[in-house]
Amino acid sequence: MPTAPNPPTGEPRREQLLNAADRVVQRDGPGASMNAIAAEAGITKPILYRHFGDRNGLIKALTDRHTSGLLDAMRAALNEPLERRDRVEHVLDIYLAAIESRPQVYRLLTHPEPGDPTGAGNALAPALRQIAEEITKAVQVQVDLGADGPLLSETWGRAITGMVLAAGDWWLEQRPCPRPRMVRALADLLWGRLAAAAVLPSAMAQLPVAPPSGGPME
Amino acid sequence: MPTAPNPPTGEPRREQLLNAADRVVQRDGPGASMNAIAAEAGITKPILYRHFGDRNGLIKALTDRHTSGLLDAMRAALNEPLERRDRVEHVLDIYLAAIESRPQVYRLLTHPEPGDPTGAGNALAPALRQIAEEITKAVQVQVDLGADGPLLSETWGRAITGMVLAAGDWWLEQRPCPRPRMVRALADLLWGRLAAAAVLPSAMAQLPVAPPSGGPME
DNA sequence: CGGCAGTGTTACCGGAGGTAACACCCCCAG
DNA sequence: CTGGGGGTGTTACCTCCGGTAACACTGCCG
Repeated sequence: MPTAPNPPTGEPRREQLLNAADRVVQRDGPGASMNAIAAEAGITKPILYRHFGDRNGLIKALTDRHTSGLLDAMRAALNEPLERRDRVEHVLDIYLAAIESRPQVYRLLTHPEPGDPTGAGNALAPALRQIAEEITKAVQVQVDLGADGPLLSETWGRAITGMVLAAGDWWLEQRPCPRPRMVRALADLLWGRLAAAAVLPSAMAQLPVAPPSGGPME
Repeated sequence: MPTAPNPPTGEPRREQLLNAADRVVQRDGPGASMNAIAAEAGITKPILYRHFGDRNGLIKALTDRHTSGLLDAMRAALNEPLERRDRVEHVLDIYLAAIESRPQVYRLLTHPEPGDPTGAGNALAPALRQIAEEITKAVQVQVDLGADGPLLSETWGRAITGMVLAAGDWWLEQRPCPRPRMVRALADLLWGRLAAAAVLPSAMAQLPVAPPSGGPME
């Protein structure tokens, strides 16, 4: 009598197993073992391996499940007919809102902290790559960057992805400000506010030329 | 007769072990096992554990060793008396040159790929946090951001760190361009070139207002 | 009926990190 | 000379993990 009367079969069964994996992973953290997941599902290891191949397969399935919706939303937002700044802020907001609404899942995907066997953090890499590629594509399609366009858009796609990832991570842990303000702070960075800001008087002395009496010549 | 005549002792010995660990890690990748490292050093596991406590201790020692110099160099570059754009480019160049010169080490620190037990990627986290804090401090000291200064500088410190990390990672794998060009691409992003670039004609139709006949009124 | 596609199991493997318990060496205090 | 201590090293073992046979039960469909 190994199982309840009629265990589901095929795709539904797979969903059940993913649900169990989800629960364990949220309880035990990213280091959850295959044994623990199997136990939570009321079965033993080999079944998991039949369904997902290996641990990476399972983690990947979990990751896809959690990131696919976000990816679609960001893809859509990247192509919305808005003024550029509004579009960028919208994309940023969608991302921050997503990690804000499911912080545990987000941490699972990004922080394979405790004795993590065969990293879970890597499972997020494909999603990040996709986001980077979407940004790259959007930049290429929407903005005129001249001859350097391909290189710049690819570089920037990765750079912006990493920027938002790191900043979002910090924001989620520290919560230093409400979400809209964070969105503005990041958009401001992309809009060159750091480069355009005035030099502080206390830092003037360090500069090589142009004492404060210099004209407005750049 | 287990050892050569006189095996060193104390701190020098520790350095030797770290050297061996370095070699193995560069040969076998981030998943190098304690057994392999011990073998490379010509000894067995328990000695490693005596010196470093556990695997994390060893990885942390390796990380410190590789990042301390880079950290110092970046800290210095962040406070050099240069024009702002030059200073930023210098910092970017120092980072990219560092990861370029020791790609295996960099990958070890950032990509705990194969059956990584007890993550090595985490060992890099403190160094990244330090870099972010240095950037934050530099921005606070050098640039006038008004009332939002503290929040913006903290956010930007993390954001820029993540941006450079992600972009550098991609650059190291793909090598899409020589280093100076990458430096410029990243500085351009921080200088708002993405925000300032013209809209492509093909994307104009999507916009809510302002058909192509609009004047030069930015 | 017979097989096939699922479900499940127990038992095992190799290798990982980590830990006793023990042995050697050398130098220095008594 | 004697005898520790603090360093070096070892072998043998533990637990746990990912992963894999090999086998057993169920139900459906030709």
